[in-house]
Amino acid sequence: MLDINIIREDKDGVIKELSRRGGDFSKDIEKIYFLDKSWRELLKKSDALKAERNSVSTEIGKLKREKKSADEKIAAMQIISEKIKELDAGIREVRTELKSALLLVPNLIEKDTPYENTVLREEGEVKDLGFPAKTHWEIGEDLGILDFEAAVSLSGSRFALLKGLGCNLERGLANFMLDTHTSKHGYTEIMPPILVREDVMVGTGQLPKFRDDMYALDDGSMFLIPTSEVPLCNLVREKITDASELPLKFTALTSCFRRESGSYGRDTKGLIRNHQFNKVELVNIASPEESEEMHEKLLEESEEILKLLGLTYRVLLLGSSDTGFSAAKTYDLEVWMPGEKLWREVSSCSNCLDFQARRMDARTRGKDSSTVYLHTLNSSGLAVGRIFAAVLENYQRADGSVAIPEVLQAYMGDKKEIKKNTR
RNA sequence: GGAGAGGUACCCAAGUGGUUGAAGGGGGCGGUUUGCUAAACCGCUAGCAGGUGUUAAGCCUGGCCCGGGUUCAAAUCCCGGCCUCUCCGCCA
Repeated sequence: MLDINIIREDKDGVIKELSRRGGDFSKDIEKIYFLDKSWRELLKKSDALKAERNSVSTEIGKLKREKKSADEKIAAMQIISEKIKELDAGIREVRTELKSALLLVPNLIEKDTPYENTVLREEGEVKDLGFPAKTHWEIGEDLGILDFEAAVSLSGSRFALLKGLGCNLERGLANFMLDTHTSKHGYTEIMPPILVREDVMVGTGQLPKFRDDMYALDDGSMFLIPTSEVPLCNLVREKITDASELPLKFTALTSCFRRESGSYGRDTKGLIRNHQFNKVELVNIASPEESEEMHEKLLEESEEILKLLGLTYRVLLLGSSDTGFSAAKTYDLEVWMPGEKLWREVSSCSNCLDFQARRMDARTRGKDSSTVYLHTLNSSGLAVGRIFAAVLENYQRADGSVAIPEVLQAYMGDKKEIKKNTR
């Protein structure tokens, strides 16, 4: 949520900044500006009347105690109270409208971000495997560790079913990531609920705007998380976090659920775009002063996993047109897929500044002990299913078997490879 | 799922619709005393949000879980929601 004050002070500037996202927000901002103005006008009137009512009511109390008549004052206050009631009804209405309008406005993009995505650097090399490379779904099905047909029969398209060593690989990857983050990067592991309340989804920005992308319970009371960023960030909601506890670094492995409503026909095969997938997430809760530096560190921490797995990847700075709703600045990590012959996003590393914190009412105390909103950052560390796919495609061999990356071997009973019909 | 009880400040807790502008403890902080510690005594300890001021002082409004309502006036009465606890039932 944007600070209403910057809209009050410079609404045209805000409209201009938001247009960098590639949409026109002028109507929304003008509406917010207008609603805020009328809200303040109504509030001023109501507050003045309440001040009067408060003082006269104490007088009435005094008169009553002295057994004197207060009828005249009571009659006068009846009229004032009626007026207050009307004003307050209007105030509530305007306030509600203002709030819901504000919740639909995305974050401002960091200054100097270009419109289009920029490749910052490439790590590792895109090399030829020396034989016709297969896609991960071909490899996985041939090895008997992926069974999409079975998944379809259970749940329909965009679901995966892992079997045998496939499960071990998925678990191994996740454990390797978690262990690295907890022991090397100082993260606290969390196992959060993956079913959360509406308010929590509003807090991190998934709602109200992206309801169509979320799975909800039948009665609408709860939502399946699309990422554990949701519960992890919301751990600091509605409280003032002591500055001595900062920065907070949380990691979690959870299943994530996405309806993928707008992506018919895209990436219909394999593990890339499924309704349910596993992801190790990294969330940092920082003071405003340290968030920029932490963002760079967070990127490194995510990259570390790719490096240790020996995967070729590149780092993108997302352009203003591609940066997500809540983020001010985002780096993407894309891994090379020799089978698909393209780069696949496996991590998105964002600094949301105080955007989510305002929605969550998550604060800390600044140096002068006044309250300030926290900064929230999140990064995938990493998307397990997509890394599963990347490992298959990058470590495949001409005979159809797949070598197990060295760092994973300890997580897979010291096996060195996945062959057909091995358990 | 059924039946109850309850949500008041950092914690415990009182609270008859109008000096509650929230009692009283505990804890914390400061002080007196003291060689030091303890004890005792004294003092402070509602934070926060919003509006309005020149990002001042000040003033005003709202805050007793949240949201409505009744009333001249609500922590107190009524309705709804959320949460916690107890008992019963069911259950990995």
